[in-house]
Amino acid sequence: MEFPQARKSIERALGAGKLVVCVGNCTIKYAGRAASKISEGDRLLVIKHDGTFLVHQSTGMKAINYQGPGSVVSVAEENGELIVKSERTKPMHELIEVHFKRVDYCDSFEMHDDTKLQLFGSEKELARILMQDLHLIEPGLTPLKGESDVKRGSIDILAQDSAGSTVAIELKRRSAGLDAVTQLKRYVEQLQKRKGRRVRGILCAPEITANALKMLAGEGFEFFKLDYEIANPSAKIKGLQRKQKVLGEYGP
Amino acid sequence: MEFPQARKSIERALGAGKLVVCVGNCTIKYAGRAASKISEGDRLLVIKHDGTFLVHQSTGMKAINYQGPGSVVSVAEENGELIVKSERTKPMHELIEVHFKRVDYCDSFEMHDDTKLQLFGSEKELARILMQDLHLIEPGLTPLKGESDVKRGSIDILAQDSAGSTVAIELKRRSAGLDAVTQLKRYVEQLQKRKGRRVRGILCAPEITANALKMLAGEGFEFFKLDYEIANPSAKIKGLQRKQKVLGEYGP
DNA sequence: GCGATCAGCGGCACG
DNA sequence: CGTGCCGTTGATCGC
Repeated sequence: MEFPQARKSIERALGAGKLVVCVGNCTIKYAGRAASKISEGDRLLVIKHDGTFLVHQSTGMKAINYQGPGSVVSVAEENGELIVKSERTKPMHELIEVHFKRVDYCDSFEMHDDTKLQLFGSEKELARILMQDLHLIEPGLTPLKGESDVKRGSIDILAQDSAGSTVAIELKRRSAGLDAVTQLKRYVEQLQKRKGRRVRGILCAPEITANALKMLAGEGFEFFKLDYEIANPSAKIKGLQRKQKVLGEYGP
Repeated sequence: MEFPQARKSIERALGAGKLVVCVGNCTIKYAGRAASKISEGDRLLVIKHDGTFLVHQSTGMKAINYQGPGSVVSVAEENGELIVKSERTKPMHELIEVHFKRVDYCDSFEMHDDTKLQLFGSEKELARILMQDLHLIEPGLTPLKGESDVKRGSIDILAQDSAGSTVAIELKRRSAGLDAVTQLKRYVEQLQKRKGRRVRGILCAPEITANALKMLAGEGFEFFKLDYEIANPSAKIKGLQRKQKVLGEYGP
């Protein structure tokens, strides 16, 4: 495909708010929060009317170069190359330059779409359900507040047990690692400082790594294995089972 | 574009290892680690020969539905729809179904590209440079080890000060938040348990949030503002300045 | 707007 | 393979 034609196609499309799709051989330079370059190869360029700018290689899931909504796109012909630039200033000045040596395909499309994805099984959804089902953890455990902000972050679920003790619950929709335990620890420490007495920490997740479980036990926290299913169009908690922990069973 | 033609185009492309680009009106269902659905709208579908499967709306940076390399793609015509499926089993069974009511464009491309992106300014690169420049933090601070694994994670840089004390350094390439301080705290606690004596914790980042700085000070750690630039084709540390901290200056 | 956290996170490196 | 953690993380929601 000839450069002038491709150039006009892109310019017209940008003005008309259309989606641009372009395939060809190019080199790319990027400078901004980081910097990158890549030598010649065939790639796919997608430009959306909101300024989204994506360059994909022939393999791999993520774009090798990208710019979020809000970037300003321009096209030029120079030294026998078709140069497409994307510039933004939002987090800082960032520039991508795609230098096409050859364009195999370039066209644009009107895209009508006023819908939004409905997602089920998010952590927030699980938390909302779990709030109603705290008795699955233990009888007498009652919810106080969901998504409760403390000075050092926000606790997923705040509850109270039958003895009147405060309980901080950290929920994960997938396997919990060290970071989850560390997070819980931060909240519990903060709450204890505020309340002046012992606060229980409970981690709910479908799995937990061995290392995280050791740390959890060392901190005196509890783990509950969360069994859930995503029954469209919502999620459902199938079970909540205490993972037995014996003090001193796990190494330091 | 007619469905049979689009279907053949996709099937042939998949067999030939080409990149498929398809634009049209569709609904999408997804079920796997989570679940989602979306009603009719115009979208862009990209299928790579490695099984990567991406569906984009006309705005926004991220694909609304996706599958990483390794998914198995199939096409069918059914009830007046062109149905493209992507199935995988890797983390678990996951299925995307794209139901096209209309196809505006569908073609495939041979993509030759044996190059890899060269990225500059990563944290790892900064760490390597900083290791040589620990004197910028304080005279007599000497590197012991980079990326040092302890039982509860891995420390970016392990060092020793002129008094012989162990120093754990956590490095961030962008503004540090509570999570960075929490991470550092975990490492320091682990080291202290192992060494049996006080270990210093230092956080190096271009910025730190006010809240994180409070927590840092409360833990007795130190913050150094990291000033760097990415001078292609490498990064360079321009300065490293102690952020003054006075005990008790920050609230709990 | 910043700030904290989630994400179907993905990707990488190391044990 | 799991585990930990970075990412030009992006996206969201609360303050």
